[in-house]
Amino acid sequence: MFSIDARSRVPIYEQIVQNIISLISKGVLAADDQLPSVRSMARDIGINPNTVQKAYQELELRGLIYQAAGRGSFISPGDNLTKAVLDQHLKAIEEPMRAAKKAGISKDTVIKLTGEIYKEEN
Amino acid sequence: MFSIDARSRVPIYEQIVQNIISLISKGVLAADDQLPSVRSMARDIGINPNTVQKAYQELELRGLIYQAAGRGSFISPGDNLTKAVLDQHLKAIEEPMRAAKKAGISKDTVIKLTGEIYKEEN
DNA sequence: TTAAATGTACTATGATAACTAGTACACATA
DNA sequence: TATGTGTACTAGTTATCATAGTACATTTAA
Repeated sequence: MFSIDARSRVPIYEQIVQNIISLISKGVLAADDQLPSVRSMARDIGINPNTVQKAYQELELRGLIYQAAGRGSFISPGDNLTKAVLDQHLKAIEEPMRAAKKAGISKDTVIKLTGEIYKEEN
Repeated sequence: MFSIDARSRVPIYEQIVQNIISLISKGVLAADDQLPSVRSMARDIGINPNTVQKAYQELELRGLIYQAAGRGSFISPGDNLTKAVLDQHLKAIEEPMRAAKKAGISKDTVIKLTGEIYKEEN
């Protein structure tokens, strides 16, 4: 389903959260789609079920999925998704941008970079 | 000299490294400038000298400073550093920004975020 | 020459977060 | 009824970071 870097400073459960959000924003996962069970995903990735559960709990807390005992976990309908996805992306940009600012890189340089990226063909 | 966030996920010693790099790339610290001693910086920040030493060792490993027992720690000469640092930061921003673009986030939104970050006090 | 400040190098300990391990129970569905 | 699911614990392990303390060689200035 996706890849995990066990040696990253980012905790595994958070990587799972990121990956699920990514799949949602790419349209791979849509409303009411069923996620892998806690146990099966843990088996797939080769980690403990509790870690997956922690990721799912985090996603439920953010309103991105809902869970039902005995049935499974599913993508939430509604537009909390889009907002969360937006936040997710902006947050991902924030950190390196703050670091760049701190390193003395000018605002203009960053904006120029933004322009170049948004000029690219897809 | 600079500020440390003890509650950050980023280790203190690495924050020190980042801050020193930042001061170098801003031109505050130039070649052969002397850094605060391990002990004095530890006293200033309110942390253990060993933590500062670890940061200095890391900086020496990267060739950014040199140390001399009995004399102190100094910024290395040579500007192979600054350009590499700049590239590294821009590269770190590129990836999440492309992801954001792909997710449909507008250029204006990104530029607005940039403006907000560059408006913040340090 | 001596004292103070510096870097360097250890060992030991504590603290915290992340993860693992195991168990148990309620619910839903085929 | 059996299986798979979420949920909820407790306990233990591991890794990383930070602290604490000590010791020693070198440099510099008093």
